[in-house]
Amino acid sequence: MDEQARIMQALGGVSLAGHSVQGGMALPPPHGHDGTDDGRKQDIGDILHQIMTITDQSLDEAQAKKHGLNCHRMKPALFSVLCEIKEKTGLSIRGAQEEDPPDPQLMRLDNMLLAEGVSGPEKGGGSAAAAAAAAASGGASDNSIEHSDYRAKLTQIRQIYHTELEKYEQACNEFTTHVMNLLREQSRTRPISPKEIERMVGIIHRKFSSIQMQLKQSTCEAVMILRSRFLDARRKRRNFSKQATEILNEYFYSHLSNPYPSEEAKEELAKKCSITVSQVGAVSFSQTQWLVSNWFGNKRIRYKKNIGKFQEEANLYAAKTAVTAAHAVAAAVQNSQTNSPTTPSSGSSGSFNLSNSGDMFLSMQSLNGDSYQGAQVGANVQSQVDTLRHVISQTAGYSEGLGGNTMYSPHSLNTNGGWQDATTPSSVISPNEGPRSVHSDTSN
DNA sequence: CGATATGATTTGCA
DNA sequence: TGCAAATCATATCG
Repeated sequence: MDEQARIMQALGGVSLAGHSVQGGMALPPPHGHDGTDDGRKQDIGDILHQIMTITDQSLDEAQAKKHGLNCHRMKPALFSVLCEIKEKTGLSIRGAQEEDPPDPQLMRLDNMLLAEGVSGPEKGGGSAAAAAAAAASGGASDNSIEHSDYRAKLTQIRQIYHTELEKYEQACNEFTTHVMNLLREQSRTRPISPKEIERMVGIIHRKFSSIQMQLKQSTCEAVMILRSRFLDARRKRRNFSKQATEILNEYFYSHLSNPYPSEEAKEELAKKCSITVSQVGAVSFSQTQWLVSNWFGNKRIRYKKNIGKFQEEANLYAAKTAVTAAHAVAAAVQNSQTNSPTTPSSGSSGSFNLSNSGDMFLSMQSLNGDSYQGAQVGANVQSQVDTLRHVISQTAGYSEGLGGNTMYSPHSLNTNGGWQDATTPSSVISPNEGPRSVHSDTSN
């Protein structure tokens, strides 16, 4: 009420330029203090009438009047008054409904996207899918969930998510700028307070964030689907090819005293097996290395649990290894007949040489020993072993380690049921066998 | 179809 | 963090 009076007073005191300029509708002169109440009311009535009829005018006319209004010297004062009024009424209408708390659902979605590595830092290895949350450490995360397919798909989802998000953000910004410009433009002709602009921006942002939430929701769904599919695929058991099993077994039995392949050995084995393993299913290389770890873990535990059951297999592989070694060494000897007999076999150039590993001798001991029961090893194999024994005793000077009657397998395990610690080799192991790093693979 | 073999996962420990 | 042990789940065999 009070405000209205002020407006009217203001309007009354400003002969609206438009009217006077355009002629025809000149306002009555201000009455000042001399007029009666009736006269004043009449003025106000006139002004209101003019305002009301402004919409009836043609666009050009209105435009011209608007321009006239804008140019009027009293316009700023009048405008600020209008702004003030609007501000006050606007505030009272809105009340205190600002500052809505963060949407819990949105927070949940954000957290999940972060955990799944979709919205997090670029390479963060955030594929905390499945169980291995510990895989978060970057670098050589070969034991982590390293399914190439999964990663590829996740990256795809991630990319789509980010492009879409960016698109939305851009659109939001563009729209906001546009609206702000519009409002600013309009603010010259109608009272628009900064608060109002702010509020409008807030509304726009809310609208866009609801769209973003939809995007996040569908991204989450996609990740969940991918994850479940991936886990199913992983859980599914594949059977290694015979070749791969053979390679692994060979390594296992020829390193029976310490069947813990180093990272390099695992890599090597993985490489060797990957040819065959990859035939079973689409298995990336990094995964085969992880399969090797699995295999050795299973093998160790199962071997230890039932050594008797694996005896046959052990002997078989020992013989096989012996044959291979015999061939290799024989070939080497033949190739370098003139060499001194003490020269170590040069056939050990392979990355991990089964035939020359220290465990070979354990195998041979078992084959040669009294307690050997593997009747399935044929005489020809035995003769090969004998040849090998002979050759090796000449070439490497290991003769003192041969001829024992120890069964290698049980003795490779210590009393605790664990494998012999490489740092404390027992007498069973060839005296020449040093710590793990020395005896393994390419030594000799 | 049940038994067995074996690859994969989980859990707990040092 | 890597391993042992337990366990799960599936492929294969008889």
